[in-house]
Amino acid sequence: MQKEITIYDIAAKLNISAATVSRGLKDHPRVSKATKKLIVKTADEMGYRSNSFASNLRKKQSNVIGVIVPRLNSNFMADVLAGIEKVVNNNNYNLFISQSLETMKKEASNAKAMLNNRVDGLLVSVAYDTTSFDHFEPFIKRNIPVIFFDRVFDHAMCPQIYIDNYKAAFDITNHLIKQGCKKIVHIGGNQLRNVYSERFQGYKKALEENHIEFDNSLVIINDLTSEAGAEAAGEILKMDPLPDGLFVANDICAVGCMQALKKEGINIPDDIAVAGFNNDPTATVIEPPLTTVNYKGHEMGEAAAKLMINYLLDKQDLQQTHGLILRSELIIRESSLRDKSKQ
Amino acid sequence: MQKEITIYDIAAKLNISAATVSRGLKDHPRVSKATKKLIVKTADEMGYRSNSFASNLRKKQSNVIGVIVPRLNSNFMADVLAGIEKVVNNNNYNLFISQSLETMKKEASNAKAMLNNRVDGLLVSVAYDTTSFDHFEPFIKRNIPVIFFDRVFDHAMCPQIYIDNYKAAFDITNHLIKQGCKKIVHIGGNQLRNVYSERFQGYKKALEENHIEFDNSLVIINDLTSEAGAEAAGEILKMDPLPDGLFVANDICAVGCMQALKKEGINIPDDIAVAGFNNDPTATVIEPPLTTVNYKGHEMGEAAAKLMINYLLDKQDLQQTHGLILRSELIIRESSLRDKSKQ
DNA sequence: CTGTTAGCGCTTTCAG
DNA sequence: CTGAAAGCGCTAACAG
Repeated sequence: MQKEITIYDIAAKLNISAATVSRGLKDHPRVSKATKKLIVKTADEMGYRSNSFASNLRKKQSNVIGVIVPRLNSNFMADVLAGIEKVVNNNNYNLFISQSLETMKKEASNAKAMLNNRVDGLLVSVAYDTTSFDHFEPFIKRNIPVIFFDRVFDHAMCPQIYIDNYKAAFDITNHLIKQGCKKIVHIGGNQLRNVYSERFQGYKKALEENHIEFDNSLVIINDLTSEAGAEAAGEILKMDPLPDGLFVANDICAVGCMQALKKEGINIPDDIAVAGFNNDPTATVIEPPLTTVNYKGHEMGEAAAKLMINYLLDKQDLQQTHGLILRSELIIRESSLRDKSKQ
Repeated sequence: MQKEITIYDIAAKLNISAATVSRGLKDHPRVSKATKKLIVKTADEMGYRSNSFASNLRKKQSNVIGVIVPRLNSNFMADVLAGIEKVVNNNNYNLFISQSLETMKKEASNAKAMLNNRVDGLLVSVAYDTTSFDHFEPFIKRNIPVIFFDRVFDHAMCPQIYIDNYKAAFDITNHLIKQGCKKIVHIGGNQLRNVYSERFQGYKKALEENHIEFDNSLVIINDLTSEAGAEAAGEILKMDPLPDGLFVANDICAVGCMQALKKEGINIPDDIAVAGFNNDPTATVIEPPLTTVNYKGHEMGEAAAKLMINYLLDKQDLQQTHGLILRSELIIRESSLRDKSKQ
């Protein structure tokens, strides 16, 4: 196990000062080309690697960005993380990643760890049950930027990046209505979270605009898993008369529900037209393919990371971009396409 | 922006030494219960947070584990990462995560960043085109453990965690043969990677044991994406006579291929029986559901992280667990189940 | 353009 | 059980 080389070792060998080595290594303007080159060369030869702790300790910044997400293993989040990683890595920052597993408790403990590790900034998509901002307060106090994405939290100091869930849900519900649906069930998630409450509100608004009375007994709130979708199918089948439309707040749940409905002999879209949200890979595999809302996680991750990096580098004012709304698009597939002549 | 509190501030307030505060904060045995309690209390009141840089600098260890994977946004990898995160987080370590995007070049640059950031250990699943160990050599020199998982690299000092791809592929091919398949196509990935070469070898072995002559023109090597699967379907359809079995090295590609085959009127499983690998979520959504090999990424991630943590904590000898082979299981679904009376 | 110096905040001997 | 003191490796004034 070789001894670690420090700038002092390099300095000694070259008969110059450690300060010059430090400067030479980071391309400081006031070091002669020649010595700079020499320094880099010998550093390389000696197998030097900079000690980021010492540097961070001195500079009081870590070059690390922390990320807290509900879960790592969702298709959407993985996409987001890939986008974040790309941007962060290209800017010579590092990524601390942790998952809250959908509980505020773990989210808070993760935030604390991030704080202790002196992350330069924090990117967060909040857990299912997060109701308080307390665990982020220490960041604000210390002027460490906190940016929310997708599942956002309202706070004056924290920019948010998301899509227009309200409009997307409005459009998709409207589409179902235009296809002739008159009794549309909505399966949604925890209404604490913007993404789910806005999708619900968009659904309601579309009904209203089309003069369809909102009926709360057509709304099912669950955790949007595939299993929950199958269960919801049971409830739907008990409704009398049967609904003719279904808007689910995510594709995973929509697919689970469709499979269960199909098993019971329901024809999609003729008996019930179905739409989901997210454009999950399964949406194109299920039969019939699922109408959904496409919004790219990769893009959202990149946008969030870029905003963070720009702030960190240029100290660009975060307030200016308080809300960044990304584009989403309605993708119409067969699961909601009815032959209107049959109506 | 408040000033950061240090142990000196606490010490001053309590009229004790910083050394005692340091000890008290980490539950050192030789500090009286009373002062310990007092220290923790005032630290809390003053809003103290430990500076991990200073601590790391002094202790020469970071409490950070690095992870390099080909991509973050694959269902399997996301699962693995979730498993790793859980174990690492529970042990008060932090996670640096980066992706090689399937190139050795980026893998090497990521490894270097990990090295500079003094990770205590490195978990790696190698890129598509990794042929050299050079970028990991500095870790070995410094006695920093490197553990490979899933896509492993052979090196005396590096434990490996994987499943028995050879046997799984053998079993699945054997199953196809038992279903009456006589002409079985194999779609595989880069043969540089153990996971794909072993699946290929298992396939060959099963043919051999069943006295079916291996035919290289039935082997298609691609990048195992869904699109590649669709393309492969084109090649398959040109074969004359048509094959009656298909074993694909992952589900994503298998599903893409199935969709294309179905579009051309091929009946699965009666015309061609199909099997995949991974038990991807889409495997149960495609129709007919896909026969595949199940192996849980979460479990693999946990196993890899546990091995790492155990080594780091107990300095348990890594050599002892050079190869950790996890369980996988064949899941037979309709895509490969033939009505034998028809044969 | 280069050197001197001090200090970031913590841990850990060693001494009491 | 507690304190004094040194030092981890680097950077940034400041001074030449």
